Amino acid sequence: MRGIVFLARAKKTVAARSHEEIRQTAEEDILLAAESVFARVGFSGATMAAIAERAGLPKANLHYYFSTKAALYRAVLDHTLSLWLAGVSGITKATHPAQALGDYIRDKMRLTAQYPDASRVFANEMLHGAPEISGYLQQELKALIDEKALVMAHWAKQGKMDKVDARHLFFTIWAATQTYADFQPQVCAVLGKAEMTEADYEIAATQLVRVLLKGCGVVAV
Amino acid sequence: MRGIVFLARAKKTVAARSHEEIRQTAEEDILLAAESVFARVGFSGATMAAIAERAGLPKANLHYYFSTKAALYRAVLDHTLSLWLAGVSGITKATHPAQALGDYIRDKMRLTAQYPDASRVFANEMLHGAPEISGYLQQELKALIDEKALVMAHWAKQGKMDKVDARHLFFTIWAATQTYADFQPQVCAVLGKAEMTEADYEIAATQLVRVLLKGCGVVAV
DNA sequence: TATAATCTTGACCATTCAGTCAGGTTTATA
DNA sequence: TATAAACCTGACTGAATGGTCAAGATTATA
Repeated sequence: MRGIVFLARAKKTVAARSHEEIRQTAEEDILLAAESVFARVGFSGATMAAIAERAGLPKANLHYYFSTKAALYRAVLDHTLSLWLAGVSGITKATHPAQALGDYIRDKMRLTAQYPDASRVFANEMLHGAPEISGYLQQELKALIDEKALVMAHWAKQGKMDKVDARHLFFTIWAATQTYADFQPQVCAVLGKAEMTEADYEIAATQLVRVLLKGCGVVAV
Repeated sequence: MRGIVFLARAKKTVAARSHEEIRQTAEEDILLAAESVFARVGFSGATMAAIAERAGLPKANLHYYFSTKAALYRAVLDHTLSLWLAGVSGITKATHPAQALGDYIRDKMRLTAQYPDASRVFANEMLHGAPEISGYLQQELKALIDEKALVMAHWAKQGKMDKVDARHLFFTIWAATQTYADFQPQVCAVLGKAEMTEADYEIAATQLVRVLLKGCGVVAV
């Protein structure tokens, strides 16, 4: 078994991969495997052996690229954070809230559907008190939301939507979208399905946009 | 240190507690400590030693009352499930949706504020694929929500609210309320507070009720 | 081609942890 | 009061696991 893996690896090596290529693909493989494992069982539940097996590498090789389990976890978390920040750029005074908020909610739902494991890793980190990213939350995220709150206040003053607390609205949007990844077993059970389909995500997104926009008194475009 | 604990316990014993009382308080102490620890670090991250310390008992005593860590976890989970089912009883055809849904959302928010650790234990279980409670989700919970979906369809037919998919509405309500416990670090960071106060929960609940009822086209009572 | 740098990996170690157990203490029962 | 039942706990054990290391293989460099 291992022999076959070795042969496959050796063959690839015939293609003369440079050190840079080797490093890049190895790190990517490991990060992908780690994200999947951390998402499913959390930091403590994850074992380097399990991640190694999923990545198709010997355990010692993981430690070559990531000195400790904590370092590997931190690297995985960084990926989820970069996803997390994306998407708010469309929320500006110049845009109409129906467009901006609708797009934002749909985008969050798309991310959830596309990267459920990233969502779960993030959720795990939150549940455990967010020790690794409290700085990020208090700095970057808070600043970002404070800024978007001004935009919404502006929209409200223009009569384009009700006066709502933007921060709590964001909490609701984040929670309502990510729940489809984080609480997938519950969602699937209640829907009576083995797994969510594209169509299910579409239904969920459409209703969420409709309810939240109407609920915030956003006038149709 | 341990000696002092022992003396305190010995003094209590002078009050001649019956076996039943002993068992009851011991189990309660252990369950409370376990809930707190499981909530913070998840199943794998929790150690029997940590739970024992929090409960003020020697580790071996935990194993006297709960044979295994898994059994203890299961017992904690049962508590959170009982909390989870409560609250939907007010959602009936006879009630007006403004009252019924408003009360339900407020009640969910109250539970979140009052039992954040229960919420976190539940969230952890979901994230890990809900191996222990998939049966419960597919049976009891699904049946319950299917039933409430009929009530909402009835309300819609009567023109008391829009036609919305009740299941996704429940997902949103659950997510939007529990996020204040499960994602507390994020909430607190964005709000710029060390912790949520009563008033904060009140603001959150009020806005959520307002937005969701309006968003579902629920006419005011 | 020779040397250095990087990558790979099986074998190993120290630590942690769930669970056990024997022997003791307290409460119940006859 | 004597015996049984339930409760308590320090000390121990086997298994799992994060991390190390030395020796070998591959790629880069002079």
